Amino acid sequence: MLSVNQKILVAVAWPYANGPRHIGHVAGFGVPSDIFARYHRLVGNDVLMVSGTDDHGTPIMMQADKEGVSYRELADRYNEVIARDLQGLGLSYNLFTRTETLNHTEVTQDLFTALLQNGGIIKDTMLGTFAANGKALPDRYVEGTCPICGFPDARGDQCDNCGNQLDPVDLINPRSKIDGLPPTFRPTEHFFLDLPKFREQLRGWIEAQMHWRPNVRNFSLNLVDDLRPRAVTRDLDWGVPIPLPGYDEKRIYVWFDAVIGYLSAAIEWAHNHGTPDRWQEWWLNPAAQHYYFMGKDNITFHSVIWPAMLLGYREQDGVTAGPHTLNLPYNVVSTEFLTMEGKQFSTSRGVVIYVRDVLERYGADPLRYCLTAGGPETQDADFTWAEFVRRNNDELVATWGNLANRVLTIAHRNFGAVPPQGTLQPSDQTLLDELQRAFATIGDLIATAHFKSALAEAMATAARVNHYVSEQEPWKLVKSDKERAATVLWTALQAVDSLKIIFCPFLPFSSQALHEQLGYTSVIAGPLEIHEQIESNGAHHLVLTCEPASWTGRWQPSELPAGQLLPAPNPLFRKLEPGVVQEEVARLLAKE
RNA sequence: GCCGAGGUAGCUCAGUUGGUGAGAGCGUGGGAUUCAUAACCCCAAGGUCGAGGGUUCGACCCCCUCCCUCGGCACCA
Repeated sequence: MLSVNQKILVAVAWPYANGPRHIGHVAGFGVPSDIFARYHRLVGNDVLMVSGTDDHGTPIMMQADKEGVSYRELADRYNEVIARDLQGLGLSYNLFTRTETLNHTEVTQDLFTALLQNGGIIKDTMLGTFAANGKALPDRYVEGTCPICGFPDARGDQCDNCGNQLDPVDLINPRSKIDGLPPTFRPTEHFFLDLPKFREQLRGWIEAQMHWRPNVRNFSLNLVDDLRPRAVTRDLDWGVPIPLPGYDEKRIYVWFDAVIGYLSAAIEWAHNHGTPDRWQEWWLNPAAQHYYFMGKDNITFHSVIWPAMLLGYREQDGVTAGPHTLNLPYNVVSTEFLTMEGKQFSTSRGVVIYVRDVLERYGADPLRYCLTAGGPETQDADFTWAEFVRRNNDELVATWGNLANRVLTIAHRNFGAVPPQGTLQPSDQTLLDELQRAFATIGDLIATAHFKSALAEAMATAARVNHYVSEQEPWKLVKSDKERAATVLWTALQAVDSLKIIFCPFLPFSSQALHEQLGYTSVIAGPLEIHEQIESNGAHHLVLTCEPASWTGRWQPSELPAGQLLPAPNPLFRKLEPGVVQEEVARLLAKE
């Protein structure tokens, strides 16, 4: 276990503000990062967890054009929708902000300028692809006939039929996927991140990261072998402006400014708290550890491109510590993909389950449980409603919910309060010892990003306590030997109280509910709040935040005091009818 | 096409550097029990570890070939 007060940055991938989040998104970047952050806070480490919506980029422009609203309007709308999705799921960001802020613009421009000054960014001319409306068109939004195999619906970047990589200008009869009109091609000047310049530095750095998941490390090393300069800017009117005269028609493109969000959000967080320099405790302190969470489609940006940008920024001061020596990632934790009833998620094809719909109908914890227990941690995973109902009923309700409920019910009915400890027998002590060990075991698993095994271990511990209760039969003891019954129930309640903390990173809402059923009045962890933030230029935006410094939960065995009054218990989780499966599957089919 | 991941009990998956009879959860069958959301607890059955070769005293784990599934292949994030 890590020592307390370790500074940990939990950097979570920024979702596009182009629609509500579906459960595949949060299975990848959301729930794992939150489990990690909540655990480290319970341990006593200083966690800064940041993210926000990515308000720029082609998908947002396309969606706005489709709806006939401005880009900003669309981003505003979905920034709020997404913030509420994440709040409802209990994702405990210290700051969830957005890229359309003055602060983010300034930080992005600062990095751009610095990289340009020391040669990390170079200027070059490329052949641009333009839609009929004059805007830059990404290669993948161009379709046409493949010049190699004749496939009529090849994309500008690659032919799905023969697999060859293409250039949009090579397509026969090219057309825009957006409006169907033929694009035009003309040379255009842009800024490029000079990735080859950082090749050897990156290679050496990545090779040293033996604690990364092997797939991330190997994948990244492969990328480093074939780095080319990458265009930082686009011929667009949506995005962070280029901080140089004469470039009003161009913007910094989304991939460049999105990763900078990890830094700008930390700066915004510090500013919002009236301690404008505190971001440095995470970003300029070499002892701070930075963990990045994302889906596997995003590895390259976090293990190669963003580190290259950070290295380039550092070069202003050489290798000595200074205001530009920003920390590199300590770990890049990527998850695989979640499919839905065997199919890729696809909003356009209706293969989608929105977070808010699940929250509304079933609550946050069952979803968090399912996405962790059956999540795409090391390989692609399939979400099915049958599996959701099964895990909810046969695992969450039957093992953990039932344990809490049966222990609380017997204790409440017979004592009305936490009974006195009495004399512990070996069986009681053994159970308490096991709980104590569980904190260490499960804590280590979470700290090393093994969330699936950690949760399985927690459930196994709950099963162990169920075993103890069945074996001791306190419902009989209350009639035959009340003193022994008191000791057994005291022990079981300590175990349940400890499990409450162990489950808290995974299932924060039910842990809080249980906390109250155990007679406490404090808050373990929460609340998460959305409020408006006003910037120096008068602009305002919504932020999702929380104040973990005031949270009372601690990653340690129960100290539940005897005599504490126990209110009448309520089940922590609700059993779902089997009909839910059919109902939900029917909903999906209706969308397709 | 290139690169990569994966094919292990009915289902979902674990299986460090090759070594006593291959595991878990759920489901199934049986038992016990009734505090608990017919939940909990105990026991059991179930697999020639995708196919075929090879290396080895010995391979699910190493090498080769083949079959099947999936992802990436950069200006999409």
